[in-house]
Amino acid sequence: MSTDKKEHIMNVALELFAEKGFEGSSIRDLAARAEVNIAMINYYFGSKDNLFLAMVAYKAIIMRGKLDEISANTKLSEMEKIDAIIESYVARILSQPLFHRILYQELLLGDRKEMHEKIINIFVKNTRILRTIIEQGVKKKIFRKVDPELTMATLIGTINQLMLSKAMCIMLIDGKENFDPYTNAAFKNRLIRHLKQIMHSHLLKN
Amino acid sequence: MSTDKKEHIMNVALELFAEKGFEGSSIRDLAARAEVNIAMINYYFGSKDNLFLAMVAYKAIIMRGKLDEISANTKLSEMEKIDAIIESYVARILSQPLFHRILYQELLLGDRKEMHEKIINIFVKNTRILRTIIEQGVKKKIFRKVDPELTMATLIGTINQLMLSKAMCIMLIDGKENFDPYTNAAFKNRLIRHLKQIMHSHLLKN
DNA sequence: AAAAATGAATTAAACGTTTGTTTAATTCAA
DNA sequence: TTGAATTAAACAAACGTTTAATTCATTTTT
Repeated sequence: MSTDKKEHIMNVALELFAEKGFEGSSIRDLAARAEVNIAMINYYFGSKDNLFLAMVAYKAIIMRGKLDEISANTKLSEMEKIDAIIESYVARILSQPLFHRILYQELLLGDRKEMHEKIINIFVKNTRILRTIIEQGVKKKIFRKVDPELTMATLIGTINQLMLSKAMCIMLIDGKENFDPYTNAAFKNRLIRHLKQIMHSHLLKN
Repeated sequence: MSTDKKEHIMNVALELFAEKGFEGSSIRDLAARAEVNIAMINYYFGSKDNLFLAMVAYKAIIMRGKLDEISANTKLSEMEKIDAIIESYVARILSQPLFHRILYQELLLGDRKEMHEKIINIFVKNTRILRTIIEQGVKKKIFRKVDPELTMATLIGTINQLMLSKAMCIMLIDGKENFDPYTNAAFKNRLIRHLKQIMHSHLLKN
């Protein structure tokens, strides 16, 4: 069985694409890094485009969160649900910085509409669930009358802003150059604390 | 004088790079769109890389904001300064969506460290000013004890989240497909209102 | 003022690489 | 012995860049 080798190639492709982008990466460079023959990539995946699609599909599974469970949990208040989503979402993205980087590289390109829509759909489900929770909270008058869509943009955008560039993130939080915020537990907790704090003061009435 | 033609090429390059990325754009495609001979690009700029650097330098001038003026205005309270920054920043980014897209494409690439640092520096100054205002507000006990760095990430990240992809933005705010949020005045005001609201509830004590 | 000269602007064509992909031969395991 | 896995080599196409010739506008000289 060669599924090990296929997965190996996809993992190396993830690293390479995250670093140099899809267009900036060559099959030859990929083959060299993965220590396989150039022809093996087309043998396994058919084309460079197909490799990309296969890799995204392969990695997207890991990205699936447990937002449904949180949303369906009737024991939780709307605010508790959002707190749980914050924790889940931050943990998930911080655990897959390379994949996250690739998704957003693709989002920033107007090209390749097929892949573009595919990636948007990965987010659609999450945002729908989150919006429903916010709207319910507003309807129950637990939350203030906020802008649900832009509140989601704030929640997701804050995390993304820090994931855009490690150098940018380090500069922003005044870390040392060798400091890696994405694997640092203290930074993760700091981010969760901030997001909870800002969402509480934004959503909850006094 | 041929500075008109140089500017024309840089403007077409802005559009092309924003759509297909730097690596995804070819000199031939650019020349065809700009309706100039292929050799003219190397004649004027020396290389594709130099064209990119020249275009960024050329467009970066427009992006310079008036954050200094706002920061130095002693008549404004810290909260009023942040309100003014929100208005200025939103207007500036919404007026240059293509350039903004290119900057973030580059930030997402680990490659080309030279350009990477150049772009980070465009943001550094802005964030320093913003952080100083937040820290002053906290020190004066007008603001709560917030996380200044992550508060900046929230402010900038919210806007960026909406600028990532027009399709994504439209989907998020439930607009029609032909709706253009980046030129819509109502959307601009909606964004400003949301940012002010979230920053007020986050920063101000009750 | 006409002619000649100068240098920048512009062109089509070609350059050498690199690209993704394919071929055909060989190795390997079942 | 069969078919999948692997290889080195070659493929055509596209890439950024350069060349050498030509056009054009301006200046200098007569």
